[in-house]
Amino acid sequence: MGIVERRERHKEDLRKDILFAAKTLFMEKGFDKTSMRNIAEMIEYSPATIYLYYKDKNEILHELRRDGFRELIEHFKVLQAIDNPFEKLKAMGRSYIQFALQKPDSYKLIFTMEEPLEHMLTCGDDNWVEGDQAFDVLIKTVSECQQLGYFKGFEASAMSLVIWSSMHGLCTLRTSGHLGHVSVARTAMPDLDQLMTFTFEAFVSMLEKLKA
Amino acid sequence: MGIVERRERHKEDLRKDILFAAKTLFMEKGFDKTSMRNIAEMIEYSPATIYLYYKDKNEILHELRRDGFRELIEHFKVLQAIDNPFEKLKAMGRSYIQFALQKPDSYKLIFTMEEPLEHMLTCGDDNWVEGDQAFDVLIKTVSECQQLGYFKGFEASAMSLVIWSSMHGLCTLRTSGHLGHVSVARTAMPDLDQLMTFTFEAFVSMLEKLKA
DNA sequence: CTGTTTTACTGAACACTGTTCATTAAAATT
DNA sequence: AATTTTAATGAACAGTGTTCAGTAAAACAG
Repeated sequence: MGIVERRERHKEDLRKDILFAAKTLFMEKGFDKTSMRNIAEMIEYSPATIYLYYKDKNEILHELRRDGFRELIEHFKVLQAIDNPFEKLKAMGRSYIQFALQKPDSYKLIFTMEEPLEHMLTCGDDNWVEGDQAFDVLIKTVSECQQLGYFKGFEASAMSLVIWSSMHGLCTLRTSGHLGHVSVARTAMPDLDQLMTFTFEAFVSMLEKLKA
Repeated sequence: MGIVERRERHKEDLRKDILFAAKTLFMEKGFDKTSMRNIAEMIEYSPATIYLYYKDKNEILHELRRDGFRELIEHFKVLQAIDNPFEKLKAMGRSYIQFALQKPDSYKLIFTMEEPLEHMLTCGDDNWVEGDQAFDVLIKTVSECQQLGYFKGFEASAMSLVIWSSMHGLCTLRTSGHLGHVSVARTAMPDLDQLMTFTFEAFVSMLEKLKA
């Protein structure tokens, strides 16, 4: 009978409503300044109801992180089509930065927020299986670049870490506001996105010069 | 008369006691999970007393950030003695990483925590005057390297940003735990500090190969 | 249609939070 | 000795995450 199905559907909807409301408020006011009562008010349910769908506030955050990570994986899918390894590497960097700029909240959730990271480590989450796979793709691409003559004499994993660090550093400096500060104070480039592209391209030129 | 002086001294001591207790607890349990009552209990005063010395909880955090920043500036002082620009540049990187590893809490306070960053931006803090000066030193050192034949054809500010990003990225990946994760999963280097040094040296080799 | 069970939900409470303010006790000054 | 200044606090307020007994309503059984 369809009744139980309809109810099941309704429950799933509510779960998603909670998630959506939470995400909206987290992004707007920050995680700590968003209360369960705020979320409850937005979905027009009692605060206690939320606990029928999520264990606690952290579980909501954790679920949002999972979603964000899925977005990132999805964002990277198009890269598979690129054959030339160095082109692929460049595209990976651009794509990474683009994601951090387009969805800074998801980026923060995945890479910098403390709470979800702790959850991940303590709960022995399977989430980073995918993260590791993404890093594997990076190592593999670097290796392929090496077969084309790039990065001779470098260890692929070290090179990969340098690349990831650079991209991640650039993105976090951006989202934290430090880039903006230095930008107005010390460079002739007021537009931050432009400055990031500019910096990224300088990094790419560096890599290009490392060809045998 | 010495009485008023003694009292003044006592007040300063108490201010520092509060700061010390706060720092200890913040590092131990995190900012959000440390309450004013916790701090009060540690210094054996009433919670209300703290408000005679600090406007609110954020002001304590902000003061700690200032201290941390001073530590960092102090940490960089020894670099002035180095004459060779490229040696200086390398030492700067090493020093930066060393600071992040030795005082991860101060590093977080300065570069990644949201609250103090906001305070900085809204209050138009003079703190980053020093930050900008530090970045200026980086740009200047890069320029001097260029006169020695390094980084030909690169803009000094772009190069500086690449370098800062790489160092910052490496440090944040480390303190956030991501490096640890990738480390055990994908590299043959279980010791994180070793992995960081290894990655740093790969980056330095990159820079070295950029000599004309 | 009636009685029973299951389900979805909530009001009220608990122990906490940051912060304020009238009040108090002590010290310094007159 | 009386008065003023100062330092410290207890109690309160409005808020927090979370729990749990209790309540309507929906689903089911006879």
